[in-house]
Amino acid sequence: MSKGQGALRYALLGLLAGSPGTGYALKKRFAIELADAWYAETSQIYPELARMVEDGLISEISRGARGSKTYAITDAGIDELVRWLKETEPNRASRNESLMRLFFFFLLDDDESAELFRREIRHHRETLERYKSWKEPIAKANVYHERFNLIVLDWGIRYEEGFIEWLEWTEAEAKKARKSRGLSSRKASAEASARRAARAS
Amino acid sequence: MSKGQGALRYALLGLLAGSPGTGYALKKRFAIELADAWYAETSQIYPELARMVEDGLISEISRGARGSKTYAITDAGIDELVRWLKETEPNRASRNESLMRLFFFFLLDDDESAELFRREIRHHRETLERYKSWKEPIAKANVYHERFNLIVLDWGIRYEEGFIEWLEWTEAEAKKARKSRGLSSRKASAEASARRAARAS
DNA sequence: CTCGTCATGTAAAGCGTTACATGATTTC
DNA sequence: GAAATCATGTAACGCTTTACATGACGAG
Repeated sequence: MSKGQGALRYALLGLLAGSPGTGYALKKRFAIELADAWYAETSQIYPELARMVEDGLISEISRGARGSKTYAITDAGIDELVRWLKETEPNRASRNESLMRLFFFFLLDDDESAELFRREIRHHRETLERYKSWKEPIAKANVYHERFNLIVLDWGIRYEEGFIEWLEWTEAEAKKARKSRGLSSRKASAEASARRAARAS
Repeated sequence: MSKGQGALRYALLGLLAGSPGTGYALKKRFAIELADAWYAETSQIYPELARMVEDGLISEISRGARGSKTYAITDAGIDELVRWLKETEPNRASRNESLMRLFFFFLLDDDESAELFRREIRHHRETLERYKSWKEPIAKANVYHERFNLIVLDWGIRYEEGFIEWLEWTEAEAKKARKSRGLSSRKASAEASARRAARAS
């Protein structure tokens, strides 16, 4: 089994397996249909679509206003997408910058961290509301592949609800940890840790 | 407020704020202390550490066996990390390939998708067990900044538990969706969707 | 007729992965 | 003594972002 490389190609293929569209529309569909599980700039999308036509995975089915090109997936494209799903291992390397930042909150005092928590919670509440507002329109449409979108949207909602709950719990825990410790200066804390390391080696 | 660029630098700075270490050790600490919220190859880490020494954010505090270099964060480094936390907006662009793949399961039949669900659930159960096994050792150590690692580790555990639960629910939902629909061939499904799009335009 | 949105692309710079190269030290 | 792990780095390639460039169409 090969590694999951070139995921952008398969993201586009998957969106086109749902329904045909232009490059411009595909970019927007990442945020809605894939709920940000993938994302790309137009400068990546257009060249990739051209390469996929060359490879016979998609075809240009019509031209519209403003020189727009609508692409549809081909049989070969569906086969290739299914092969990728079944035969390749997903690339699980994950990077989540805003989560990483939380690991470093031990350097902040209560006031500083409170403000960052507020920002974080606000952002996730907004995302949660957005996801919830998509639920009904998709359910109404009752299109086969959108039933699956609805299932995955459910994960987005569970995730955001769980994360908000955890953020609220965490802020209180962080406060407790800071209180039960004498040191107030971040530098004193870092220096103590450096001394510990020096003793250990 | 600038965008959250060059996050690798701050990830390294944050780890070194916890305790000093070599480039080689830092790479391993991503998986454990940051629970994969960030990650980098050594080919990225070594040059970045050299740049950070030049910029005065860290310093080489000792040399050990095999030419190893142990780095520690400087006061300027702590200031820069705290500034980054407080003054910059996190980059929230997220890519999660294995979640993206789930969006495309409407193309698979029950047997095909069952196997992929098994693989996915197995992976997340393993991750969950790994996280759980870290809880006690960290709690025992009772080092200030590790109290925060413990708090964020709690998110990892909640996340994996929630995701596994959702995966189990999802497999059943996907089966229901497939059953309530006549079509069996994926190509028939994609073609029907292409016809819908053609009518709409 | 103006503003927002639709629409397609190229170029350059920065970030991240894979492959390669080398060798010391520890553990069994 | 062999194998695993520790340890540092460079080079080439591929992926992603930012900046730039251009223009048509629709709504008000």
